[in-house]
Amino acid sequence: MTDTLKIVSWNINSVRFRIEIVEQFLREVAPDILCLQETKVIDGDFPAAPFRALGYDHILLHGQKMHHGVAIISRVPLVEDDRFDWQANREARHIGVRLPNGLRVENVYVPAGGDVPDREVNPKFGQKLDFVERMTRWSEGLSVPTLLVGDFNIAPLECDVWSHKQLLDVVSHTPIEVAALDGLKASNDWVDLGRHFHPDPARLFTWWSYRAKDWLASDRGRRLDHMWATADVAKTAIGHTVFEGCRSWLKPSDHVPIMTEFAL
Amino acid sequence: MTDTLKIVSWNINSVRFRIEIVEQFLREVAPDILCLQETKVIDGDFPAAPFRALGYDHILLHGQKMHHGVAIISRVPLVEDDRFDWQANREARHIGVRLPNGLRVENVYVPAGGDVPDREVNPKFGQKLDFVERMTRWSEGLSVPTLLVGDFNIAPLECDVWSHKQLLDVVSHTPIEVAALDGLKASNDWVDLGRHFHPDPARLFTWWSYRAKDWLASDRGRRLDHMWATADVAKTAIGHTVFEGCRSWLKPSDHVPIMTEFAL
DNA sequence: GGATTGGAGG
DNA sequence: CCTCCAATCC
Repeated sequence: MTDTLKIVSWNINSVRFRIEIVEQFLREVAPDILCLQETKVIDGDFPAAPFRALGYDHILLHGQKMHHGVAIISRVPLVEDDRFDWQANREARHIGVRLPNGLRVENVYVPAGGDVPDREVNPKFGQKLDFVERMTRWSEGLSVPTLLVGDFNIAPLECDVWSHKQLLDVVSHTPIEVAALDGLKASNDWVDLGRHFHPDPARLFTWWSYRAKDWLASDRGRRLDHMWATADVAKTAIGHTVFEGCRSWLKPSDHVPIMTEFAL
Repeated sequence: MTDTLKIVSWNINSVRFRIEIVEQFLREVAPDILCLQETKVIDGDFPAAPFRALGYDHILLHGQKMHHGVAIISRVPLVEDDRFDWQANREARHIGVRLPNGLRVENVYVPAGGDVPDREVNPKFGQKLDFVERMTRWSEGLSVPTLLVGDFNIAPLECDVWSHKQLLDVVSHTPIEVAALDGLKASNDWVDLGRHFHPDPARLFTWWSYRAKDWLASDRGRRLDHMWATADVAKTAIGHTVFEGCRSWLKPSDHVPIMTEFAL
């Protein structure tokens, strides 16, 4: 029996409102580390008790009131943690930790970018591109084994969306966003673990809008959530899972959890 | 076996939010007529279907958006209905019907009156007193058998509140409100059916604040809901019930239903 | 304490 | 569609 390390990323869209499905997921899947985005809660109000009750004693938070907010919850010890504020705007969009074996896990919530894909008329779109650019500058300088996970809010490939043509002008799949994400990816030769295990042209989605009347039947999904590894780390990855079923749970998030398993 | 008529009054604090307990109550108690206050819904959005499903085919509404709103729901036919606007301010605080036997049922939601019992500093308190005065002018001219029910938002007697002394300066039990209500009562020799069947000094409450940590243990109730009858109608009343138990139901209103049963 | 709306943000 | 908040009222 070989030991493995299971790391999950999940945009939970309010950890307080959805604490029951988080508990259910942890009971069923039992990952070692859970990276959450959009916790939407200040650190003092984070519902830590249910995690501790399930054996997740290491809880690191970077929350804020109302919006954004990220967290790393672990049942293995964590020896160092950081919170970056790349845009120096105090938005809680990053938390990073180092594991005892030296692996860094960086958990990021990239800005959604508003509705109109135009930097001039929609400042939020500009902020999103700027965020990815600043991440790129950071990534270029990295020299340690790293796993970069989170809600990147960009679906880069044609097979990452339900209709490439119909989404070309929809924020999350526009060429300018994809180019920015490609730049980030190239800046440290990141390995896209989702596609490493489910190569193009396989359909692979992690998000389905709440607005669809029947999200399952229409299946208008997008792959907005990602796990990227530096080459050394990618070599130890042995599998990658997208838990589509969670989109059907009671009071679901619009994102589903994704997981990579690593050999130790 | 003698036929009777059961009439209920209940401030429901949002009929949409509490439709389940209304259905439960109708199934358990099966009154003939239900008078609701604080329905908090425009007529077009009133949830009529659940009432029809239980045999209540006669649904008369005077609702408005967000606040106030009254309704009379009946499984016996209703031959006439009115909506008074005593203060000509378009607040939905009254609906009245006539039964085939000639009895009029008038359902009223008296303004709460704000926090400070002073006409000068708190206009809502003035509006409340004005409302009762205008009802009094209307009541003086009445000459038909009538049952007047609703949330009067005044607890007149010492035994209508958990502490007469501590509530003397609290809106709902101040001497000026009690005097106004006494004036209304005298204006047509109304019989207070609650006290007719549960005379002073018996404890009789119909409302307990949501704010108490343990409303049942502290029992800081008030009798804000009333059923008043003209003398001829009062003679046919055979019982009066306050359903305190409803305050413990799931998602309760802060008011409980009260019922009078009449011989036919 | 509990309900309603309206707006922001997704 | 769904969440959170701020304001308003009871």
